[in-house]
Amino acid sequence: MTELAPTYDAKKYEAAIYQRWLASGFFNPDNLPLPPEAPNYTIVLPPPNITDKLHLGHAAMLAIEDALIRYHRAKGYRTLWLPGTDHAAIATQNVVEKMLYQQEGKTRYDYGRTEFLRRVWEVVLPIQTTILDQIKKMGASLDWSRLAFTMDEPRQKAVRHMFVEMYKEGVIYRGERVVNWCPRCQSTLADDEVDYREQMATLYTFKYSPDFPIPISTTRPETKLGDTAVAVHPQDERYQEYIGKTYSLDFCGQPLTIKIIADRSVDRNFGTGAVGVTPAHSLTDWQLAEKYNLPMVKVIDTDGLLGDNLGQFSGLSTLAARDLIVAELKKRGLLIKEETITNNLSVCYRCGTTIEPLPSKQWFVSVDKPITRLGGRSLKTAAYEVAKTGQIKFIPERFTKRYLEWMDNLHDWCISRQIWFGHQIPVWYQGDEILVSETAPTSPGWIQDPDTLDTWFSSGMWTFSTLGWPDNWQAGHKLGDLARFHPTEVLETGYDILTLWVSRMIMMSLFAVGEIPFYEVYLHGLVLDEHGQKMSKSKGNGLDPVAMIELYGADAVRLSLLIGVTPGNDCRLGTTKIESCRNLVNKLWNIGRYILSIIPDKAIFVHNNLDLSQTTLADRWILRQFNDLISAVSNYLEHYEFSLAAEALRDFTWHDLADWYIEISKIEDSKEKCNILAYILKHLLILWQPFMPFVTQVLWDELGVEDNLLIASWPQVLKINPEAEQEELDFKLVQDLIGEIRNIRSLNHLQPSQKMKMTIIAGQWADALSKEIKLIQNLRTGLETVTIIANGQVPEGSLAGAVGPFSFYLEGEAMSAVNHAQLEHKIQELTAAINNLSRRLNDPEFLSKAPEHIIAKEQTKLTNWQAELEALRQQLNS
RNA sequence: GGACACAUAGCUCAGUUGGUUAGAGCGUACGGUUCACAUCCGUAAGGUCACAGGUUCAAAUCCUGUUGUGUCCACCA
Repeated sequence: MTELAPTYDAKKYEAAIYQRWLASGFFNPDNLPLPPEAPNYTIVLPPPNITDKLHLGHAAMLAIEDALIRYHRAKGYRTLWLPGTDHAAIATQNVVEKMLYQQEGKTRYDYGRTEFLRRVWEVVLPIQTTILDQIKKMGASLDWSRLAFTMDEPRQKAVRHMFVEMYKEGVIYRGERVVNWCPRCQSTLADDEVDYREQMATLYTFKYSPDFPIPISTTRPETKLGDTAVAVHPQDERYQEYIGKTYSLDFCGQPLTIKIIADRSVDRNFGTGAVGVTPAHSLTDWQLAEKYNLPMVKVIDTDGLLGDNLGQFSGLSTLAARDLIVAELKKRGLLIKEETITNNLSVCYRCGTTIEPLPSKQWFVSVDKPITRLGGRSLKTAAYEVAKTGQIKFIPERFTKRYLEWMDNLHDWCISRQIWFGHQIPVWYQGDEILVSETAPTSPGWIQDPDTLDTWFSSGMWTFSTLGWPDNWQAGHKLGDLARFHPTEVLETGYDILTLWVSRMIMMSLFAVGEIPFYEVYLHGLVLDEHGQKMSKSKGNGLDPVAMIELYGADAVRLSLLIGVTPGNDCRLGTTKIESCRNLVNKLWNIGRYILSIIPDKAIFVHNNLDLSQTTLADRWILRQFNDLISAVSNYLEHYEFSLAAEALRDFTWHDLADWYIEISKIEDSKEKCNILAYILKHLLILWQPFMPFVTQVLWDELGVEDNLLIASWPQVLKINPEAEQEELDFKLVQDLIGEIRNIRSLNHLQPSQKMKMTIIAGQWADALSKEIKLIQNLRTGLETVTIIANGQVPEGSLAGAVGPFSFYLEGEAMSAVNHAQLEHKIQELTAAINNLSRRLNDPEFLSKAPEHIIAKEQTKLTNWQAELEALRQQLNS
């Protein structure tokens, strides 16, 4: 009847299925057949950088988001998942510069701005195409009609508009400040783009000159050429007499003017307790200088070299100048002490070059300026409040604290970068005149600011720039897509960019549209290799998601990134895990194949009428299990517990359904069973779809149902048998009984041909159990006859056993002795457990304080255990 | 220096608000199996839940401290 192969071949189906999904149009919320009042559900895809093809971290992101999207689509939401990519300004420029230098030995200055940018696009556009293709291979149900790019025309417009708006509000300003400067990238870096490397350094203690009273300590003597003050603690008795005095002195041949100031920030116990203040080359010193109105002397230039007018030091590198100064100090007898300490060296997070703090004219976003449209609050306070008050929730919750702490310490954000690839700042100069405008001035003579914007400036606008802002924002009102889909439901991203990206999105959304960009932030961890190492190209331990998809199928790759993973925690992934997920996919495949092969009439999939008048214990059991599954999976998905959802699905599918119910159906063959199997298969496919969309779609196509699986409704809990919520006999007991018989057969190495006769003493359950004789006899138990009696004695010397409240004994040929050691072990364990439990049940405090249902439960448990122990003892004696 | 997380079976990890004899996958051992699936089925072994206290009738779970591992933030002149 069906042509399905014994093993699922993902490659054979995936590409064609994706094309059909695209053709259906259901990735686009506008095409979903929904009533107008249907609620919206939006996720914007965190745009991957176009520097490189996707890695497994991206694959994890896609698996999680697509699971959310497909679940909500099935739930009847007007679901939008909006795709895009990020130009990743500095990262991209570095990658391309490096590549060009390796291939052609030229720097960007050799090409010039226009030609260099042309080269960047030449490199990057094919990568972008690859990325989009990879996303499709994962099966992501993104609305491609709304595809965006952080540097496409609409986003360029949005960025310029934002800049101008912020400038008009006075939030963006230009100012001179000490910034983190990378001499290699020739650009500023934001505070959080600076990495720290621990290193051993020499701390030099010396005096500037013989006539200067206070020795100071530093690891960077060369910057001392720019000192304009020495700071001490106000209460430091050693230096009281000098505070406020100014000295003119000669420092290694260079003139310095040093004022002695007092500030509480100085640590009395470090070094000599006195700090040489270098306003131009240290951020903290610069802040001191602002506070005490100190002059600033610049001694290091943008290439990291010592500047002019510094005599013998001019033009030297910082390291060479340091050596020379130390030599000079030694010569003059001013060097007091050299000691080795560990300290942190600031380096560029992109290229690892040592950062030079330099004063420079840059553009900033003020985080402290009160903003009228935010009710007088600053970006910082507004963005702080929305998290503090719970308007935005972080999952896991602990990240709220990290966010709040970061916000609390936030300084003005330097947004100008001295690189070429990116959004050029929309500011033009003509002499002293300055023009901030969305469009270039038409009159001649204006020169545009050569700098570009920090990449997070454009990605910070991602939730609303992708929904048509600023066109969809008129007179303080949202229109079109912006009105329909903003705020988005959830931002799903890696915890590593919580501060870099998430915080900026919140600030920019509050500024632009006066509302939060999303209600929830779900943060996933990193994907590590099998040994817990970060995957990286240089280590060669990275797994390529597309290669994995080709080997095991997209469904398996997706599952492996969801199972065993908890929010905010890193996870390890190796091929064995993907393989086991592939096996699960194949299991579902075969379940589908089998059920399809035994269904006499596929009409059941369409009309869906279940006749439940003639159900057996097993039927009701599996339907209840399935009901529980529906509730559990829904509940887990609502709470972002993907792993638990997938595990619940796996346990039901593999164990309850395949290992038990399908096997039962082979014995208790009936029309009801076919119908129940059909019902479960159909709805199970819907439940699995968020996790493994491809294989479920292939099987769905075999059902002969007209509706598309993409929009098939999430299953409802089925009413099974209202008058009997509680079964007389728990089916679990039947399963345990069968398991025990199998165990005995296995221990005795019995061949299937060796039949046994079994008698079960079932007490009050004798009648109910009698109905299940056929199952007990035939479910791979190898029993010739099964007799069930209510009361009786286990005959002396027979092979006996017990399960829960049942005792049983077996007779048969070729029965060898049972495993005594194992039995004794079991008896010992059970005895200990019984002793513990009876002690508790005799404890008056437990009886008076524990809730009644717990006590009752414990009591039944004790009775059952005691019966089981008795049976085990008889078995041992036989 | 500040903060956060983690420590549970050989390995990778679950364990929801305290309440069955602490679970799963992989691995291991034993047994089975051609009629949906060897990408299969059954059974078993294996854990002082890092350590020490405390709260409670009851702690892997809550509190305090200790040790170890990892991450983030700040940054030392």
